[in-house]
Amino acid sequence: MPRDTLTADRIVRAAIELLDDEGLDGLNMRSLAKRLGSAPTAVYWHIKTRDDLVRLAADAIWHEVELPDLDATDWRTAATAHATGMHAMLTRHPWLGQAFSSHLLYGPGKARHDDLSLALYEKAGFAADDADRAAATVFIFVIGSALGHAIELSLKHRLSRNGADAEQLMADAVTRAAETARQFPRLRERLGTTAATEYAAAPDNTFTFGLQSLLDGFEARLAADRASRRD
Amino acid sequence: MPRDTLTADRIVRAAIELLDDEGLDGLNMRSLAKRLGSAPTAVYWHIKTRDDLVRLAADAIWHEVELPDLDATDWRTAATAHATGMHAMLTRHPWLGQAFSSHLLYGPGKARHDDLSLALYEKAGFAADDADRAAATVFIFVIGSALGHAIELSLKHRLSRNGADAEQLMADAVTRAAETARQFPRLRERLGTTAATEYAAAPDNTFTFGLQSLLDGFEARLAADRASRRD
DNA sequence: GTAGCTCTCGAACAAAGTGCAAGACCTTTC
DNA sequence: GAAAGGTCTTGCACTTTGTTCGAGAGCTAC
Repeated sequence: MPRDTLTADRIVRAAIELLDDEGLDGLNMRSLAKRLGSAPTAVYWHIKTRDDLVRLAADAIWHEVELPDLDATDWRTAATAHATGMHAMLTRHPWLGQAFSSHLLYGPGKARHDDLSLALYEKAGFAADDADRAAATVFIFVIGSALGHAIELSLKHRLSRNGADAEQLMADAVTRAAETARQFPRLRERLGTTAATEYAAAPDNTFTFGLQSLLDGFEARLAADRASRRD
Repeated sequence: MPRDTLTADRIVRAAIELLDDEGLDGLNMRSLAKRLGSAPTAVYWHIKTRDDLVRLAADAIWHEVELPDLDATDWRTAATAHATGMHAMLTRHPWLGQAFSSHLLYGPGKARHDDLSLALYEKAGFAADDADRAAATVFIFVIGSALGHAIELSLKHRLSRNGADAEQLMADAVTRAAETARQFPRLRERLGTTAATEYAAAPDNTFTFGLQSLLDGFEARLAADRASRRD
């Protein structure tokens, strides 16, 4: 009957599609199986548990991000390119942030980028331990930036599960949030400006602003280090 | 029979304890009820849904963070104090990061701090929209810094549910991660140094490093703005 | 004491992860 | 070409967990 059989690879790809569509808790074995055209339990022959599937999916998408060439450009250009690439990837797969906060994600896909990050910040002039910290800081900021997008998806799916109108419930939640915000002068001031809640719809250029501020901060620290070493 | 009845407040406090102990997915209505000494369904008279409970708990803990006095100190001291206070709170309640990535968290507790943040960065010299971005950037970084702690708790609880030895399984996972890391020069170099995986056990001073870098970056940007305005 | 409100409880349902054993399909070997 | 054994799929069933519902217990006001 089955002309083409399941493979771990096909399952992971389908899982990524599902995760993109419905967020981390939209991924369940029954709807995954439906997407694959198989029985829910067929998946278990190829993949041990749902957690493993999440880990595999989370590592696979790292390959979408290009590694910048450290020899071709200065470190700052490379750092901007790398962080921006990660940010773009996370915008396509916002569930990675959710997965990151509940699963232990290791694997070659991410390790490759970790290694490059370290090389990058060592080239910038940081000592090994400070390069660690710089890389971790940028990583944390990039992951955190994507969390807002994750909520929208996750929430939309969760709300519509109960049959209710997700848009309506979402709008209600935003209205209630606005009411709370109205009681604080600076938040009230911004109610018209910012589309939804403070963080969920944070303007896109918050990412650029934050990243450039971070890199400015790194440069300042490097300059200070050089100055103190010269004494 | 019930000499002292349940209240929403008591439930929220118990929920926070449970969340602190076992992470976001350790909070389930049955073990919450056990902690309260009541039937699982008794809670529903006071709180609509589990999601609501998470929202209430997530907002309540914001009151643990002290608001710095903006008139008493310069902005940078205030910003450091505020971010450090948030970081300390998140270390006590690491599940907030997880909750943040799957629930729409609004409420007076957080709004109070959002408002103060905006005031702080406006006082530093940022225009309204840049103050927004600065506040969001710091918030993202602080939340992200706590995600590592959340995983440990979450994972420990999830692994031990199946009866197995959580410590052992955790150690296995770390070993596998180390094996992956060994294939990359800069990661291999650090294998002895860093305790566990790259991010989970990120040294505590990564937070300080990142925060100070960010604030340095803000100062640089403010100085540049002032310079360009003087022309 | 009795009506009505507040609150608790137990039974029960639905969604979802997953183990198990039976079987279907495919490849290899004689 | 048939038997054997590995590869893969499936249906059944069990468990955990959120949640609904209706019955009832306790308390308060008259």
